Amino acid sequence: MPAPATPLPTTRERLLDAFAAVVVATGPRSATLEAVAAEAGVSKGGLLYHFATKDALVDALLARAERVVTDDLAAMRAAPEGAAVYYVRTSLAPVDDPLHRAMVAVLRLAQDGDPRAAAGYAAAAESWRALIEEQVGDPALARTLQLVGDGLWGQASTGAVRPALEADLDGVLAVVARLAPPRP
Amino acid sequence: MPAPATPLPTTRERLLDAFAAVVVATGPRSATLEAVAAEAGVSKGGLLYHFATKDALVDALLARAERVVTDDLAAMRAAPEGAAVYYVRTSLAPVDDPLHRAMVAVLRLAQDGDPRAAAGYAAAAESWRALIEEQVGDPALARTLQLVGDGLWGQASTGAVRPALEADLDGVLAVVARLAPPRP
DNA sequence: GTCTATAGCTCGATAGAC
DNA sequence: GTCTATCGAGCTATAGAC
Repeated sequence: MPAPATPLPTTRERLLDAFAAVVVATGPRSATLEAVAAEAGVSKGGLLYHFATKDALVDALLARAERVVTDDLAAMRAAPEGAAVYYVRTSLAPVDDPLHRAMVAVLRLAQDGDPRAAAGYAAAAESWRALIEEQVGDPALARTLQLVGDGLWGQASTGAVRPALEADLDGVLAVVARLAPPRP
Repeated sequence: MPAPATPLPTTRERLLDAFAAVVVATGPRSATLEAVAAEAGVSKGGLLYHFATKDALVDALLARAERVVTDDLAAMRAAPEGAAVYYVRTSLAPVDDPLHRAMVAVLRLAQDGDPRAAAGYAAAAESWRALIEEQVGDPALARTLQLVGDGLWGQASTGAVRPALEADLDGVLAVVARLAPPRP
């Protein structure tokens, strides 16, 4: 009785996907219960059966994002290009998979003022910073390189400047790589 | 009949100050007409006499921010430390004066998804980028340095990490100064 | 020029049918 | 487990007194 390679997503998981997708696409403000339910293809009542309150929806997203961050840290640590280049490069990566979207959605909620999201994001940011510092040695340089990635993310999220950033990405990565050479 | 050094701010100007202050302090979401009116010490009806719609309030803020950006570009061009260091340093500066607040408020509105704010901010960002590139020569390095400032702003706006950033600011500025030496 | 009162809308959440 | 119907709160905007 072999398990399927990709188990059918439960409605609960689809609702979480939809919540993250709407937050990332149109901002936390537009992520109403009705919009999320519509994105997932259910009614508002159907959503509220799985998540009794909107806070419950946020909590579940935070939990999912925490798992994603753990995985991302492992990938960052193992990246041959080095943690700094990995961090900057992935900061502009398209958010096409639901897991990555969860992480990005948390950041948007944090920017919108949600205190739990802000705390969760701050903890993740500190983990990323510590890993970059571990590889580049100098704390100030590590912080600076992390800020390049953070800037990339923040600017891209406004939308209007994303094309220009994508055009400059290779050049920026070259500057970052010069400052934080890949490990031998 | 000499003009006073600091003319008494009109109610209209005070309302604009209040709008920017509330947006910066608690986010665009909390900047309701009532909150803005209370901050300015008038009633909602009083506000709506000066700004018939909320969009009119946003438009006036955008116009004010545009003037502030022009002034900032002049200061940035004249800064002895160089445009890049100036840009990064002022990205974390406390927003204690009403004019600077207007600029920051527009950025928050842009992040919140307001298309006019996003367009206005994109134009300003391009002006800043061009000026940094003019001084450092290399476009990729210019973009990278600008992103350090952008990251600083974005991270500080989430609140939770601001103290850590302030502690690292001098180190970050040293890294930036090394990459973009002050002009002779 | 500033106020109160309220209309009209949207949101989150509840109740109850199926 | 999912639906429709509806309530109460909070928001923008209007109407009209002062």
